[in-house]
Amino acid sequence: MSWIVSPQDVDALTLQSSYSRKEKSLGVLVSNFMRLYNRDDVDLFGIDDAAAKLGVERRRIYDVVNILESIGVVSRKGKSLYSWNGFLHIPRSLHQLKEEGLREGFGLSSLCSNSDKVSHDDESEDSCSLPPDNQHNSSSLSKMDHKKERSLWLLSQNFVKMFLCSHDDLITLDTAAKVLLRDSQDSMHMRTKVRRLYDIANVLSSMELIEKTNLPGTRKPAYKWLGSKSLTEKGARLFNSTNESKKRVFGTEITNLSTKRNKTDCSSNYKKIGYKKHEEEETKQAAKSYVFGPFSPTAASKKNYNIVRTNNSGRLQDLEALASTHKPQYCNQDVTGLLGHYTEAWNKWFEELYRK
DNA sequence: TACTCCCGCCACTGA
DNA sequence: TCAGTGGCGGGAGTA
Repeated sequence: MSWIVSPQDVDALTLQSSYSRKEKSLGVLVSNFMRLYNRDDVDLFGIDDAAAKLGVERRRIYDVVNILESIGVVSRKGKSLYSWNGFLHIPRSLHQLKEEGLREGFGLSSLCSNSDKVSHDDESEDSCSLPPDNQHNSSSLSKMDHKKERSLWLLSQNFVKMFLCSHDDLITLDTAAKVLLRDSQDSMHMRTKVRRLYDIANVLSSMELIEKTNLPGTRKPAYKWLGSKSLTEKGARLFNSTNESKKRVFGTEITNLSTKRNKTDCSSNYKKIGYKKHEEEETKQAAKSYVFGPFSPTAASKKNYNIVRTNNSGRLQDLEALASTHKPQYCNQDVTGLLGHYTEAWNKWFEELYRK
């Protein structure tokens, strides 16, 4: 699916006032969130600011920042205040999560992936790997501990740990929920956990850390880990190709299904050349190359701009002319405001680059 | 019909 | 007391 507004869509969007669930998905929200804050000049941001600029309720921003915080992209600084760390922190966070996951026993078994093929309520719970949610005696936990245990932040971290530490290529949400609910196979708890995992999976998919696919030979949806290497690969594709049409933009279906799972590469590389040095190289490369959708953040776009300009010098004028011609009017004032914000940022970006 | 996941209620926390 | 936070599940949209 693609919710990037093209000129052809403008008229349709103007006329179309009906509700569309997809336009409000957490994945789209995260994508917009990235475009808004993944910039050099952004250090801190507020919940209210994000909610207003993105035209969503605060509640949804909490969902997003909780998941982003779990992989180190943002960190909480105070009431309604977060710092933007950016993608430089993702490799480090993933490394830490993997180490934690191995310590906590995420890699002990195959995450019950076979249970998707044969799933029964009376299935032996011992066949699953250690569920971090329920490592402690529940009676010894305070209410606060219980709440933290069930937080989206922790759930997201544990979900990522499963990918980083298990030997399974594919993980279904059912499997993940079962592992995280080892001591409770109650169907209602399962449903709730799966709902949350859908939220997390949407965010991680939007960031292309994971990819939605199917279990082999079935239509059962499952998720495949792409990891930080996908950031680098994406950058390599971008710099090695001057053909813009080959770039995948957010929202389009992934066609490159041969992408190798890289979690083992990640750890082995750390061992080979030393984590610190590798981390710096990887983070630099990832930061230089990562691009989100059509509204590229300035940090990642400076090099891209040169490529585009060299090969398509006339294209910039075309785009600017197109932008000034098409000014969509939306029924929703929030959308209009958000679009105005993007337009302003886009214009400033071009002005600055032209000056340079 | 099963899957997906938005939406907002409401409990909890801390100032 | 109240604003901030976020777990939770109903139920609507989608495939």
